Amino acid sequence: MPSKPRILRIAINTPLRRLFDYLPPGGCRPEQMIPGQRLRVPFGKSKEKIGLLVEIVSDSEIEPHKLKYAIEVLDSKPIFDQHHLRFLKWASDYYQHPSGEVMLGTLPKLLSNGSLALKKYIRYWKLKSGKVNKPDDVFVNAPLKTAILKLIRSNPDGVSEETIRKNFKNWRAPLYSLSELGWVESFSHEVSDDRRLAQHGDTIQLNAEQKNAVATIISAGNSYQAFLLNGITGSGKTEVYLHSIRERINQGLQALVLLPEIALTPQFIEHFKSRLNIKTGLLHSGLTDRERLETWIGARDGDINIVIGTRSAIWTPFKQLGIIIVDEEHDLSYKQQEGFRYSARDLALYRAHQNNIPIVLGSATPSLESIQNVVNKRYQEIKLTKRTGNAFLPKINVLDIRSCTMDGALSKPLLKIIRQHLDKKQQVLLFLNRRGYAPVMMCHNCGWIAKCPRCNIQMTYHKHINKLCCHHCQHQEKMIKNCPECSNQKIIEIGHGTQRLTETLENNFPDAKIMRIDRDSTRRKGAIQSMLENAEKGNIDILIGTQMLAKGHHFPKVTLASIIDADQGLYSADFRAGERMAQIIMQVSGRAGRADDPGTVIIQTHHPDHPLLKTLARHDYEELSKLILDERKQTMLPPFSYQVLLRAEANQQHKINHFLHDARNLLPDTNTQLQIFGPITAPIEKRAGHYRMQLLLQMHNRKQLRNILGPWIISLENLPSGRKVRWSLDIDPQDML
DNA sequence: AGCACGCCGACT
DNA sequence: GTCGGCGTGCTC
Repeated sequence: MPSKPRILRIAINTPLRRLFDYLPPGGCRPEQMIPGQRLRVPFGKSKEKIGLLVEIVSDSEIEPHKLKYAIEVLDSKPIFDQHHLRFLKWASDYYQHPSGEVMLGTLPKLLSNGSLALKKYIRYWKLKSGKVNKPDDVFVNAPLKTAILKLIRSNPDGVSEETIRKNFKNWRAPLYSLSELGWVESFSHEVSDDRRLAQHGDTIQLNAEQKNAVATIISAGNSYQAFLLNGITGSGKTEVYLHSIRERINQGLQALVLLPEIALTPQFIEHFKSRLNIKTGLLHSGLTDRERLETWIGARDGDINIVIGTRSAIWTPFKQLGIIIVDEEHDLSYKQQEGFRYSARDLALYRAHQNNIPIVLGSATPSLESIQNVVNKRYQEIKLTKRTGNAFLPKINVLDIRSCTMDGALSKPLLKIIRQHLDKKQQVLLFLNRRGYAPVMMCHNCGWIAKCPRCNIQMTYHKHINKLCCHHCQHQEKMIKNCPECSNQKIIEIGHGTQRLTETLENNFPDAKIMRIDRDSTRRKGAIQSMLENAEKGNIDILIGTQMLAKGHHFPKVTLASIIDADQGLYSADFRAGERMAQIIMQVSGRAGRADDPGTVIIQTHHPDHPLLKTLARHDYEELSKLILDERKQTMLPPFSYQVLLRAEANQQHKINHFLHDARNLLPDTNTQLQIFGPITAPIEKRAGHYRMQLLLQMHNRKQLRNILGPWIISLENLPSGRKVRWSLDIDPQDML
């Protein structure tokens, strides 16, 4: 005989891959509880934890005497709807990540740590009935009280406490006094529907292509459709986003816009915000916990029309989501590279599907996954081929430096061209994806190389601080004077980083204003922004930078852009290196040129005949992607197969080896479709004092791979050798580091 | 992850 | 004698 459901299955923020069963707190009836409410529960030896109710069931697998009572229910109603809960469940299942970490770890801090009972927060105030026609001047000596009353009076549907807080400095006392005197009253759920519709009267006219793109996207209506908006740099993708969003918001729906980390500069946001005259929630690293929560709640309750944010914005709940935009969809920053390794882009596709809404993936250099999804008709491609403003793309020149005299990292021909552009008072942009002064320091006598004691990789020399830095961990040490092996004093610098490149340029162009933009030069808060502003104004002659410089920013006065070292990406152990190099070259090329001058791009290389470079020189990213996709098809690499990476690290090599061999033996050996690679040492074989190895699974059929995964992980959890190492799974890994 | 228990080395 | 190192085990 089945008993009444009274067991609460609760997610708790712990790395354990299971839910925990509790009895309802005293005086609480389980039939009144709804999944999505938070509770305070006793947990293990630690005193208390915050849990999220996921399910209410009749029976527990746990022995009855072990079940504990939950302490209290924190929320009078669920903090998000069942829709969002399903999304979280799906995410934890797809990425095989502990559900407690997914469900609580993706909440705003103020909610996940229980410091806030949500019911207090979403309070609205309205005029008490019968007080409508009373005059304004009842509180002659209390201007604040009068003003707050006036604000509440002018919004018959109610004013959120947040709004009052924003408008008045010392609002609490006068508001509560008004309440006690019986003028106003609060209510908690009904949200005032004062959503303003997006304003028309746009001044920017769309061209035919853009109009067509918007029409196509909107025609999806309330059904799932993924669009790949494939538009070259400067073709006006942003305008397409804005118009599509506006259409959907005018239909009473909300929008989610995901941007890569680097693009989320205040200027970009201001542009977006001012163009869409509507309530916008921004999510970026500079916010306080309080501000994050406000956006989260605003979106959930439908008070915010559009949320713009980086990767983590994908976890925002919405009342009525109507469209998702993923700008620069190929960008790596959408994939979280530690802990819960999710891809915000892929999750966005799931959400669009779940909500039956269109999703737009925009890029000038789409990921090969997305291009393949167009080929197999999962996405609909929309092309933007016209460059708005200036009609021409820069000329891309592949410069063979094999026979050139070099000055540092720069060839004589490139130096000459830089000189020509400087003489014409034009800006020059140089791209080198390696910070520091020199990536390798070597003893000229015995060949000894300075290596990080914890990571076993070579350290980069940073000249201005005269230190050796490990770029994989935080380790730094003073530059040595003598070789520790042979005590020779001749330690030589090998290779070139941005700092050394800057030095070479300073020697060649002593009068030029040179600016270096990389993680080191922009560490200071607000530095990036002021530096970029300075560069955009044209105050700088030569810009040197790493990836930071390649993405998202336009410098109207740049007429020459150069990739200093294209060779790293051409012959790399990482099968995605070519794709990345191509994307970066296209992006850097997009930085050159302006209305009256198409600009020049120079690529320095030792492999001028490499097919990748030759194709790129014709601006033919499409042809290039076909080239790489063909190669991937031959070798059955993604997107023609799906991968799962099991990573493990420990303080001793044999522990990881043991575990990964055990893990390999637990996989079904009857399945010939499943390819297993490893255990192999990770590309970075030691990091921060821990040895690292991995096991790679690859399979043509995604579903089958997932079916293998579930039972495998359960057996991994019970593996004794697994308790001696730290292991984690990476579903759809983007790199093997 | 946190936290406790437990069993061996160099200190007041 | 004990403080503290980290290996092992557990969390409803």
